[in-house]
Amino acid sequence: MKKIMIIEDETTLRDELFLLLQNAGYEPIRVTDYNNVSEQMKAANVDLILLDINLPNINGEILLQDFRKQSDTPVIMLTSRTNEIDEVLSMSYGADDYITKPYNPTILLLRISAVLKRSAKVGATQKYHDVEVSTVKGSLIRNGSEQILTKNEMIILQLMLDRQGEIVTRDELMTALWDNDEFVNDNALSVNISRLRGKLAELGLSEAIETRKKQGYVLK
Amino acid sequence: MKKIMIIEDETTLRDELFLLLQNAGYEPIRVTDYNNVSEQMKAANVDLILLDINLPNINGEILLQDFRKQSDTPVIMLTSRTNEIDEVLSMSYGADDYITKPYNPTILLLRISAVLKRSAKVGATQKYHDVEVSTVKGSLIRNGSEQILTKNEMIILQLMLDRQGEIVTRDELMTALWDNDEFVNDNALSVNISRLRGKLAELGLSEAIETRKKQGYVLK
DNA sequence: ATTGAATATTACAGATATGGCACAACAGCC
DNA sequence: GGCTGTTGTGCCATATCTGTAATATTCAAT
Repeated sequence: MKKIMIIEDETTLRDELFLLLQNAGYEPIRVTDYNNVSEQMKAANVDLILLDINLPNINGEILLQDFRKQSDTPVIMLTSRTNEIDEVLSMSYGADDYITKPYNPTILLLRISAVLKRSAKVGATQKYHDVEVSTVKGSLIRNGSEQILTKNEMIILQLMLDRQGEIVTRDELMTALWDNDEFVNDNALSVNISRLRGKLAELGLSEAIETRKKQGYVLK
Repeated sequence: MKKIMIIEDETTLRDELFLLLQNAGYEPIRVTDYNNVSEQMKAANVDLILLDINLPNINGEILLQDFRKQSDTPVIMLTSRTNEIDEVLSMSYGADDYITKPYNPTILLLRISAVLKRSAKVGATQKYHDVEVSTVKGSLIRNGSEQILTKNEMIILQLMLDRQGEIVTRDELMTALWDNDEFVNDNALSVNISRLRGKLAELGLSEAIETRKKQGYVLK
């Protein structure tokens, strides 16, 4: 189920949106504390963010611009009809779409699904909890810090992500990494795992890969 | 002056659009014969097409889908508010944007200019942060200093700009640069990259192209 | 608790992918 | 024809990746 974060200070609207999204089968999350919006955006593990451009004491565009440095999570800006020029500006600050108030519920839902589809198509960057895994960029991002992965590390991570929580055997990893005819020391895998773990640890995910002796590894 | 083709059967609307675009400094072209719309779209040398989704006896989406196989000319779909579901569909058929009737003239113009800007890539000068890239002149400008790029350097830069931050493989670059039958030393690419890097460095962008061994290059 | 196999870790080294330079071929232009 | 600029080649330098080997650590079964 797709999680959508709502950042909107008008309570009536916010609750309206919440219900609308909930009925449409999404999992909406309301933000109520506007003092650390930026932190909440970065920390949240959501699939899409609805961001009001006019928040108390906060400039939505700056917020967005800042956020974009750390995440590719799609953002739809909510703008008031009065200053339509915002729309174009928002787009150049990295918004994926914008919607003017008052919202037409149908349109809103259509756009949300369009943006989600588009960002899924890019598919290259997946989000798992608060970690962004980008195959296209070949990197891992978590609260601002980035780790570049090598080819082997990416292969391992990719396989384990596809089967999150499940046991992946060493054999499976080895066949994913090397052709049958390549003669590789059995320990090579351990080394590669170790290197990946090192980079995960740099992001504060030191316990992410768990080893199950005689069975394989589990990614959490 | 940008040419915009209007494909809309409601005469009132069509003429309204014509005037609006003309006043905004575009060169609008009205299509009046709806029997061979497809041919006209393909034949016309325009910068953008406004395409009504509901034409007599023609399915605008199929039309678009077909057109996309032959051209990258941006298309903005015009949809009637009643069947809004069309909007999402159009996007997946390759539309660059969509606008619901009745149009808000300001919005319409903003979207047109946004789409044109996006597609301006081919031929005009694009801006990326503080760097100006002129495809026509084949040059790069940053705070006053200018670097002339050769054809190959431009091809490389263009491809990498389209996929900023993403890994572009050597293979992709090679196919962009040379025909399959041309036999080029594998090192030729390295040399061209190196030359481009040299010119970027002259503009103070020495670290712009990052190499990811065994994977490709990333432009930052 | 002990033990031994499985896995981790580290430093090292080799492979190899890529970089850079000089030169030559070639094309366009006056 | 000579000049200029572009581009590919060959050769060697270099840096990154990645496997190896030696060593340490873990863990489950005894």
